[in-house]
Amino acid sequence: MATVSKAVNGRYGVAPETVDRVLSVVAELGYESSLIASSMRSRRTGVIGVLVADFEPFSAEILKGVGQALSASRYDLLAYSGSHGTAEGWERRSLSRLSGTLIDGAIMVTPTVVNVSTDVPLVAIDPHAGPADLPTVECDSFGGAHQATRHLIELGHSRIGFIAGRTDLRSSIARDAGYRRALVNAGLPVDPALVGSGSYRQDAVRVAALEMLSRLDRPTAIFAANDISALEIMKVAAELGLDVPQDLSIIGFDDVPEASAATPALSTVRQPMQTLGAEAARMLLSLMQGETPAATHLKLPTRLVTRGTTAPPA
Amino acid sequence: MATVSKAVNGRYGVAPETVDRVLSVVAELGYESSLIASSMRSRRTGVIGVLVADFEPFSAEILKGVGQALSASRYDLLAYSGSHGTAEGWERRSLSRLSGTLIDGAIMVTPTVVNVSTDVPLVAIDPHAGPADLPTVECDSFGGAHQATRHLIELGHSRIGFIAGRTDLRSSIARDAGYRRALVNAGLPVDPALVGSGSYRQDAVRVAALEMLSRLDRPTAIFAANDISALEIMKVAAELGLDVPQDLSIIGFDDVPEASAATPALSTVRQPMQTLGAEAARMLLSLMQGETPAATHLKLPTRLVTRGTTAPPA
DNA sequence: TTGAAAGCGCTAACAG
DNA sequence: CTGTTAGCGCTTTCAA
Repeated sequence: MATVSKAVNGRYGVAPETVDRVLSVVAELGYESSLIASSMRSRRTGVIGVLVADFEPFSAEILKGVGQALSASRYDLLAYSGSHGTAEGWERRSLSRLSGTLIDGAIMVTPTVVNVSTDVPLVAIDPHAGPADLPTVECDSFGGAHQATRHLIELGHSRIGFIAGRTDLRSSIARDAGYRRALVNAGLPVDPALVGSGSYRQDAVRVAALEMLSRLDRPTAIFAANDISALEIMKVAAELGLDVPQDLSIIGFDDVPEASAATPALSTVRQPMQTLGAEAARMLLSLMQGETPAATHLKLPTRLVTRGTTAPPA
Repeated sequence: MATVSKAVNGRYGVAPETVDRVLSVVAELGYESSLIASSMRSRRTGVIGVLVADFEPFSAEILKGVGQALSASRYDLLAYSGSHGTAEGWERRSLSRLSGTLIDGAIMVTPTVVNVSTDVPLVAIDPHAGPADLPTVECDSFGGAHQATRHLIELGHSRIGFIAGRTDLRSSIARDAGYRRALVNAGLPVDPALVGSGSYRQDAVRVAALEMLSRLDRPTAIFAANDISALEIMKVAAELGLDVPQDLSIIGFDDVPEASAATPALSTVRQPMQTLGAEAARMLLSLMQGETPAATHLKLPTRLVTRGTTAPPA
């Protein structure tokens, strides 16, 4: 049994003809060692884990990027979605369940907690607010939000709403700040009635958008903290009989593939999601080799993409 | 130790106060049982696996659909990409490595083999050619390809090329057949010089497209077996100085989000990828409950979506 | 109701 | 070079 293990794994100390014999039988039987059982003993598996709450458009893009960066390496990629029930702390749970055994390193996407203790290297994409001593990869949310809001102002809008995202994410807070800064810079007041909380959840966005757009002094433009929220606002606007962009301009954030597929195509702030994933993978790889990466807090640039949902106010 | 296990898993036969004490310590310590170790003994994990070659746009859409269908269930979702090195048979390898232990059921996306023996229920999406005794979910490739080709004919094209996909997939063969049938029905010849093999791989598509478009009697339209191929053809056309759709019409297949994001937006045959994933998940779930699903071979409809890459020949 | 023992499939250490 | 033994972290008997 031990000999078979050595032969299969190419360990030193087995007679060449024994190796041949073992491998031929292995091939004949179609045997594959159980990843689980071997990981249990050896602690090294050659598998990298990506922990996500759901497979929604954003994490799907991240996954594509991680996969590309890893395709040249010898690592397999395992994506795990285990947010069931526990809205918070899913990544802690997933991590304890997988790490130490199944995966050699992990990437968390939009985690709900600041710190997690693990025995494996860990990188966070779009990290939690608060002082993370974790390596992180994110985009320039402040700059993107600022640019989006300023663009709306330059179009002539002065009543500009904002639907905020998950307030526990650093990126969401920065988008909120970027929005406010742009208003202030333009000498425009920040009306609390024009700031809704969406939490990146469609139901919450719907409620907030419905309320904001039913006001007599409704905004003529809304900036949403992500595309999913913006897409939901488009739906609400349609139901309310508001024409986009005639009666209401909308800008999202992310530029997930669904944004450009919408009708009209969504104006948004593009963040390089696949690059985010690829950079996180590269950082993780170097961490796993015991190196200290040059930068452990990457911030990638964003870019405004104007499409069909933005226009001057009527 | 055994008592803790029972308490954590809610097994019968532990004193209520013991359960309380155990759970409070568990909470305090932040303990989570290792998925790996428990799966090793108990054979049931509450995890469903999706096996993919890569995280490319098509499998990403499938994943979104599976995730949606599973979000109401108590199952966690694990996506595994392990096609490294072995271009063929990756799913057999992944499956033996994961099943019997880590996952309770699996969905294979565009598998490279007909049959695999497992001890867990298994559903194939976009299955392999050949007589599969496996439950399958796929789309109407023949109808879609036929419709796409007929549309090109109706636009006035008579020299219509085809870049084929992976010849081991049932869907690819059906798309080839649909293309030919449409030509024959219209009384048009099938010119072997206008059929290239792309295998869904960008490099192969590039070679085939380059050759086809460099001919003196080059086609005025090309139907590609999937969007990734069509997008690559657009690139090649641009390099050759051909205007799309002026000099060359292109139709893809799938309608991945990237298709509508392209410039010009890609005309394509839409297949309901997320529904494919969701249906596969539903089928798997019922299989796992020991039921016999009503239909074990689902075929979902496709629909032509005309966008910016199709026009009458110049 | 609790805890001791066996064992899931494998690999590492060591004896033969 | 080969085979025996121990044990990874858990769950499941089964005896106390």
